[in-house]
Amino acid sequence: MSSIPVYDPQVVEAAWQARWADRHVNEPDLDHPRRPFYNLMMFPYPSAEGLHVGNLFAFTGADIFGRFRRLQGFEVFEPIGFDAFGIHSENYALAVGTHPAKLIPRNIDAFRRQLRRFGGMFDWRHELSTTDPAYYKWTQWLFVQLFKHGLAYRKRAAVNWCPTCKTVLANEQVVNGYCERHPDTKVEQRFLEQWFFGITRYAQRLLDNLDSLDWSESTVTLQRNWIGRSEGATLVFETPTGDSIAVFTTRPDTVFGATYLVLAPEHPLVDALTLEERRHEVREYKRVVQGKDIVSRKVGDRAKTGVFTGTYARNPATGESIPVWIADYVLMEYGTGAIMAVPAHDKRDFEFAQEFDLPIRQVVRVEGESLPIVSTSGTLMQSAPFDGMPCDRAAREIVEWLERSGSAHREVQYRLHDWCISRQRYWGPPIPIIHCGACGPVAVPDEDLPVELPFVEDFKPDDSGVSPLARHAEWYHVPCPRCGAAARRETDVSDTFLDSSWYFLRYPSTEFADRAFDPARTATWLPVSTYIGGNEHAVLHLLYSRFITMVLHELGHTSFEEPFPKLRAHGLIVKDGAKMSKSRGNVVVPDAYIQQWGADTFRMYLMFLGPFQEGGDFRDEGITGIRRFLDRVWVLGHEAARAGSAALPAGVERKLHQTIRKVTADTDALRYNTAIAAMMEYVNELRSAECTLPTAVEPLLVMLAPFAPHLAEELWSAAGHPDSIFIAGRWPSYDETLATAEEIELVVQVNGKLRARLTVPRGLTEAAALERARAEAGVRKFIDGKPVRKVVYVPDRLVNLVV
RNA sequence: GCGACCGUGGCGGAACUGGCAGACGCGCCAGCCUUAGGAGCUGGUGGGGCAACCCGUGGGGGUUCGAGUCCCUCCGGUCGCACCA
Repeated sequence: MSSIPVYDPQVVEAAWQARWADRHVNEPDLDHPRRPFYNLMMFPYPSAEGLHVGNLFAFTGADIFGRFRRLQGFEVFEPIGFDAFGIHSENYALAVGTHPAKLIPRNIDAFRRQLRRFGGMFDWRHELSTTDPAYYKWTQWLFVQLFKHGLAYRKRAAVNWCPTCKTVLANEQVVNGYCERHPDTKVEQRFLEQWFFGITRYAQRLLDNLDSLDWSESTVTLQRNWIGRSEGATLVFETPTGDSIAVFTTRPDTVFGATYLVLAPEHPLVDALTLEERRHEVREYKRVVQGKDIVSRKVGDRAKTGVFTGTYARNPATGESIPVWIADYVLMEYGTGAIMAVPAHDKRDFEFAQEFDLPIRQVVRVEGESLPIVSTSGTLMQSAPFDGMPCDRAAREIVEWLERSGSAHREVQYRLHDWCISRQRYWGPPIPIIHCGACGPVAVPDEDLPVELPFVEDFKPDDSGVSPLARHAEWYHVPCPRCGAAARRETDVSDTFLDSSWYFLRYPSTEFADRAFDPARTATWLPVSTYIGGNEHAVLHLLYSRFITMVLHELGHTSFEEPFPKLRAHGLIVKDGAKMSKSRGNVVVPDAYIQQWGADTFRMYLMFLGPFQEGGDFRDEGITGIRRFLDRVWVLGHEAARAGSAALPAGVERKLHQTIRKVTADTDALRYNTAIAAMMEYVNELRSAECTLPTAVEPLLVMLAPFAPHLAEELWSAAGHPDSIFIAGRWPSYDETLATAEEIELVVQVNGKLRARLTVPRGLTEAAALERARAEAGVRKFIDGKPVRKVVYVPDRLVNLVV
């Protein structure tokens, strides 16, 4: 008997990767697919460190799903690209002293090599990078679309400023009030003109549509919380000077307990309301608050601070005059920037009132609870005509009552803010606006797009708070496109989240230079069939993509409103119980593992670590188990290639059909770990039955192909199939009756305790089962001499005798 | 503080609508083969007991003929939000 070749993954994998490329195996017909399936995974940010295990875990899981659909007869489009703009690349470039325009292509090359090596089914014809002018031309076009429809606007907003970095920081880059890169530098607050997208106008629609999406529940919850809808009322408090202070509250039922008002220090009425003798103190307080960065103001010490303005306002319910304070625990960006303080029924107001000795008046009674009572399950007291009324009803009636005097109306507020897309940095697509003294901000005409990011050798930000682009004089000064007068370019670049908010629209249309996305291609391939990615993008990326798609739909560019009808979040791969991160030094690089074990083994090992949607802890101890399994399949496959044909032994046939049933269901539900376990069980069965028949082995090869594509191809080819398994292979189907054993094991319990197991034919009647059970010695021992009070019979499962 | 999820052998993890707890794999033990093996093969492997049996899914309580699964409560962990009025 001729010997079976040694399994050398390096050779097999290189050969098949070359063949896939030569034969265009992974390139579907984009214009006339029979059954299109758009398999999308979140594109990576090409860091200098290369692809790590976490990326590969995500890509493998998504790739398995695409290959599975392919074997089920779909034409699968599985594109990949690079999210290569952004502050992360820029900071790294600054740190190593290399220009990002040189660094990024290098990183992308490395990523591309790694992505080919792991065996993803990528259609490389449609690769894209957000830094490519051919791509960001359309990112800018998108901005112009929003600008023209009033959805992009400018306003002054507070930002975090690091005096050492000389730049604006995102909130997540501020650690306890200090810069993440400079632990000794306190972050300051600056006010800058910024561009915003009006996403809040879509808050309700973004919230409502969540109900119709097939998404991981955890992701839906995160989005819902982020949008943060709350229902309440706006109440108006008049001041003696004739100013009205509007406050938003979710608890209008407690208005009789409102004993003072608090405005945010930045509130526009503060100066007007402050009495002369308080002016110095108020100004001083505002100055201190401004010195604090936004994050530490929200997160830092919770001791309440504030000052009295000297003014009193009239509580519209009681008619009483109550003092108006300012305090930084009230945020300008939420609601009206002012609150009515009800210390008896709000924890924060309670603390503040205690700190400054302000009156606390209880207006809600809840049995057995002491102040502050936050619960809404009580009834009113000390509230004139509403005493004794339950909170929810009182809330409605009080608003109606105050509405008659024009001092209240119902209101819905959202936590969601408008999307600030300005970055005062270099490495991003310039915002396509020209500022003209006469015309104001004017959009760059479409025919002049893209506004290319000029090469600026010294891209380091300075203290001015203005993007380095402003230093490039010939780029900066341009004539106004409308009136021709001397004008200047907008120097802010846009947020990376804008780059990634539409990349899935671009993929099928990358070859078209004259349109962002081709209408026919888009109609054929979108919305995305399945989107798989990490929950770290549960909020921003996914919300922004939904918003952009919604706007494009409204402007008539797409027929659909939601880009990702089906989304699955994968889990996180951790190392030693901690998230992998450079600072911890526990990042696992996959290359060495792939070198040693092969991509197929590594792919399967990652998937076998735990449930795909939950992630797992990376240890390399178990990898030999997967390799042993693939070695056995390798031998089986070669043996099958030379075996004759015969009927399958009954046991093997049943196990085969059971395995197909389980692997199909599990793979479809992304339960890859149990799908792999089922295939292992099947191989164990084949080996103990010494069965190497092609009819037993070939279905296994097809089921294994999504997981270990190279090995499956090699064995499929060894079996004499000239075409790729992904072209010629068909996902096996199973026969329910063959998968069902005709004999089953019936469990006999006495008082719920296992006492015997019987092998009986399927579908036994209760009477027959009972008779068999009673005859069993191990059962009789426990029931003899006692009357059987009750019998529970679950057909084909168990019989339980209660004595 | 609020919200979501989770807690099962030495380890990673299985267990459909409540119905044989521990699938599959790692590790470990024994045996075979070998000059040798960190290779391969066979068998075993939750704990206690010679055994019949008993005990076991973070702790306590409950519902049920029957609970890893449902309910209450406490403890521990992960993630998200975090003074959002």
